[in-house]
Amino acid sequence: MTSPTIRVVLADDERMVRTALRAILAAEPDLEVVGEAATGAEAVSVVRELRPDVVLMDVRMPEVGGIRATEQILGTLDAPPRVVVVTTFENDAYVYEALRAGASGFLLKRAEADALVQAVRLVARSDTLLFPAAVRALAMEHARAKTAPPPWVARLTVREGEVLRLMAGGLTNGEIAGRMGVGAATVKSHVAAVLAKTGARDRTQAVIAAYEAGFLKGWA
Amino acid sequence: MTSPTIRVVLADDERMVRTALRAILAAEPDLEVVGEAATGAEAVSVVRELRPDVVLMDVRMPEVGGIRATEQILGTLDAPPRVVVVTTFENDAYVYEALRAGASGFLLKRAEADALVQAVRLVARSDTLLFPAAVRALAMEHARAKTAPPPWVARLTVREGEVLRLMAGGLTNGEIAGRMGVGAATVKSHVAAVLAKTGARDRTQAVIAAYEAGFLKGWA
DNA sequence: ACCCTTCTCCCCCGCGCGGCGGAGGCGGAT
DNA sequence: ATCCGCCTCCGCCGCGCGGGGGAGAAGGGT
Repeated sequence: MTSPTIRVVLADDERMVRTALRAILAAEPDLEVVGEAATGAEAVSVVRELRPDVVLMDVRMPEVGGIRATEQILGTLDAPPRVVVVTTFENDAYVYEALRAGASGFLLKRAEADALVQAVRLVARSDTLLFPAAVRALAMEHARAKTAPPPWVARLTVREGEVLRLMAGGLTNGEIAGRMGVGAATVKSHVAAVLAKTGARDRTQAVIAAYEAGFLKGWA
Repeated sequence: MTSPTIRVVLADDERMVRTALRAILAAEPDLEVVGEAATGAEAVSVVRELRPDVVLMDVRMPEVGGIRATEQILGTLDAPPRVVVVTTFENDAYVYEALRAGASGFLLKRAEADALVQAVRLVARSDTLLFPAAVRALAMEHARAKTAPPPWVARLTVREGEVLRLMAGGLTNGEIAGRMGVGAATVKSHVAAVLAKTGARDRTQAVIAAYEAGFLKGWA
């Protein structure tokens, strides 16, 4: 028997939502809703007692939110259940928080009943999951640093680039001169050029521009 | 009828893998493997012709890799299929690349047949998906900036924090004074305190420290 | 009561910084 | 041969910046 009954706990402060979820899951013979909770704190204790396979956790709940409840469940139990976080909006900042808390999945309330059931089965059985558009956006944000190169970056000369990087290292003009093996006056010229091209009025603003432009990526 | 047959295309350079996948999917009445491809280029043309609902795409393939094939499929077709990337190792750098390319899912070859089937159904039916440990790691990397909070951050007073943020905005002491509604001398005091606590010797280094500490997160 | 922290403001001083204009050499483009 | 961009260096000047030291008021902790 590879598939014993999957035991599910529902955590949502709205009774209607719980009822709806229960109705959907009850139609599946291999799924069983063993408990419910209306608050985050309640969810933690219910899960601790009933030891379900999967928890459907609402994010917005009184007292203790779904994220914190998830943290506690995954942090304190030995063989914690898989937690699927349920929310309304995909662009929610909760997506990120849910990931951090260790949730195995992320589900929209507008999801079809079909998808809900599939998702529960999937998280219960496997550590090989999938990701939503929001997570993709997260990766995009990761990649965004590489894209969106401000126009002034390309117009910097080699020397000016070196100077800007050293400026971003917190060095004074004199130190930069020593590091580059040139005169202090030369550095001042380069700095002036950098300020002009970046539109900065002092070295601090130039360094800020460098950071915002991701100009320091790959040198650290 | 909410579930017409889900049409699947397999792309993998190893015939054995394709056979195995086909066997698994053939056992399900609602899934139909309509085509196969042994290279990335072949995958693109096959998908273009057959218009499947889901593509199971291997990452490592001759000539054109699965990632690039995914990019082309999702970039050039009007109503592209969902692409599930299949690989052997979870810690693969491909996870990230797959996300970037726009894949809807990520699947391990060692996944149980059960999980594979569930995953295919899930991606075919919904835009509400789930994520694996590797993606969680991606988010962690994202969070890493927020974690590792340098000790000096907590020791900043409220006022000093405000000043540091304005410094990081490129403002001069005078401007900060105006913005905060206090005297210039007061700002100098706060700035001095910030420099002492951050270990910076000038405002530029302080701003650098603020960036490195992720101190500007959430204020943009 | 006392102390400690925080926020507020003041003085003076030295200096690095940035703006200004100028100049010489060197390489590539035409 | 000419021009232009880049790198190199020079002076002068004003000012914002940072160091040093001090001081008063408000609030909380003991």
